[in-house]
Amino acid sequence: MAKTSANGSARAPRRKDGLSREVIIQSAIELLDGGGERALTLRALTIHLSTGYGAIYHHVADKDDLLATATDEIFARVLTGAVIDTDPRENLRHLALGLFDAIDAHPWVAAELSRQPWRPVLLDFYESIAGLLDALDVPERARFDATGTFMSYVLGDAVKNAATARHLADSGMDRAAFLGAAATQWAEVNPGKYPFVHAAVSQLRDHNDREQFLAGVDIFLAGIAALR
Amino acid sequence: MAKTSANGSARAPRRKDGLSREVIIQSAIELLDGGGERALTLRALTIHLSTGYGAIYHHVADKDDLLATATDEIFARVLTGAVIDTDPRENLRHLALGLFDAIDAHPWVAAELSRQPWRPVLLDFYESIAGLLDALDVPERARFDATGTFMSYVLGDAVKNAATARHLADSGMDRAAFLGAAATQWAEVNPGKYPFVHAAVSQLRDHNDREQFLAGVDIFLAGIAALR
DNA sequence: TCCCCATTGGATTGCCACTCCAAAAACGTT
DNA sequence: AACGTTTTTGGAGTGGCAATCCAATGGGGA
Repeated sequence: MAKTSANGSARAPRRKDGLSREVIIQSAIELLDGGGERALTLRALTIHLSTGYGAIYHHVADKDDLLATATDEIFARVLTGAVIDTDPRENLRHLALGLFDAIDAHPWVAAELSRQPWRPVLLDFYESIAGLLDALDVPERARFDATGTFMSYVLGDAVKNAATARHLADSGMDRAAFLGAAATQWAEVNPGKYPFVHAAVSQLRDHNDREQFLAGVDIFLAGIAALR
Repeated sequence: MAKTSANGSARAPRRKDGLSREVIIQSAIELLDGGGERALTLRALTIHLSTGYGAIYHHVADKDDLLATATDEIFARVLTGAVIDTDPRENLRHLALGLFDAIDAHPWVAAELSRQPWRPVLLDFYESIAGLLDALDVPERARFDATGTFMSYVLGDAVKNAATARHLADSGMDRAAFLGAAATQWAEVNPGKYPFVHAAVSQLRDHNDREQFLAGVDIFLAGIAALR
C-alpha cells in the first residue's frame, strides 16, 4: 500500500489540509471526551472534519479500529507523562494513579478496555510493574501473578469509577448530590438484612474515590510484601 | 397501572403460553450465552419467541432494561448457589470464585458491568464481603475501603478474563492455541526493552486463569491481614 | 505534458432499536 | 351470555447508524 521511493523519502503529503489517520483519531478523541461513546458517530466525524465517509474509511478500517487506536493513544499519553521515583512503592502508586486519572478523564476508555484488555500498549505497564515488583524483592514465580493482580485491581477500580462518573454525567447530578442521594437511599436499606452496608453509609458521605483507590493499592502492596 | 381488587388477589395471568417479562429475560440470556452481545437483537428475540416487537416492548422498557435485568439474573443465581464456610477466608475465596465463574460462563455480563457497576444485586455481595472482613477483625474504618477494593479486584479480573475468553471464541482458537500463540508472540518481544515480560513467557505457557485469580485473592487477604 | 493512482465526497445499502396502531383476547359487570 | 373495558399482541413504519461503492479530483513522477 505504502510506496517508498528508492531514495527513502517518505510519501509526500497529498493536500495542505490533508486528512490523516492521526487527525482522525484526534477528532475521535475530542468527540468521545465531549459527549461520551454515543457522541462518536461516523456522521459526526464527517461533519467535524468537513469531509465524507470515503475519506475516513480510507485511513481507518472501521469504528472498532478507531476506538482501539484512540484508547491506545490515551494510554500512550500516560506512559510519556510517567514519573520515575526512587522508591518502588511510590512509583507503583504513581503508575496506578496515572492509569486511574486517565480513565477518569476519558471514561469511554473503560468500555473499550473491557472489550479489548490485551492491547500492546499495556505491555509497557506490565513491564514497569513487574520491574518495580522485582525491585521490591518479589520472587520471580510470584511476580507473574502479582503483576496481573495489580493490573486487574487498578483497571477494575478505574473502570468502576469511570462508570460511576459516566452515570453521574448522564443523570446531570454533580458528585455531591449523587453521593448524598446514594447515601440516603442506602440509609433506608433494611438495617436488619444489610447491617454492614448500613454502617458504611456514614463513610459514604465524605468519601473520595481517588483516596479509596490508593487505599486499595496499599492493601495490595502490603499483600505483595508478604510474598517475599 | 396495576389494578388490584379489594380482596387483594393478584391480577390473573392472561394466556397459557403467555409472554412475560421473565420469559423474555430468559430468552435474552439464551441468545447472549449462545452468540454473545451481538446475538441479542430485538429481531432475533421476536423470532426466538415467535412474536412481534410490540409484545416484547409491552413487557420491557428497552434493550438496556433487558441487558440490565439479564445481568441481575446471573448475579442472583450466584447468590442462591453461594456456600457458607466456617472459615471467613475460605468463604471469601468461594464468593470470589462464584463471581469469577459466573462472568466466565456469561462473558457478556462483563460489558454490562462496566456500563452499570451499581446494580442493587451487588449490594448483597458488598454486604457479604463486609461481614466476612469483619469476621477477620478488619477495623471498621478500613472495612469500607477494603470491601470496595476486593470487589474491584474480583470484578476487574473477571472482566479481563471474560474479555480474553470472548476474544478467544471470536478468533475460533482454543485456549491452548491462544496461549501458545501469545507466548510465542511475547517471546519475540525485544528482550532488551521488555526483560520482565520476556521472562514471564515461560510461566504463560502453563498458566491457569482461575488459579492466578485465586493467587490474587490471597494477595488481597494477606494485605488485609496487615490492616489489623 | 500527461497519465496514474492515492485520495476524496457522498449516494446508497442494509441492519438496528424503537414507535405506533389496529386487532384480538381475557376480564368484570350485569 | 352479552357487552364495554383493559390488557396483550403482531407487524408495518420511522429514523439513525456503520459500512460500501463509485465517480470525480488533483499531485507527482515519467
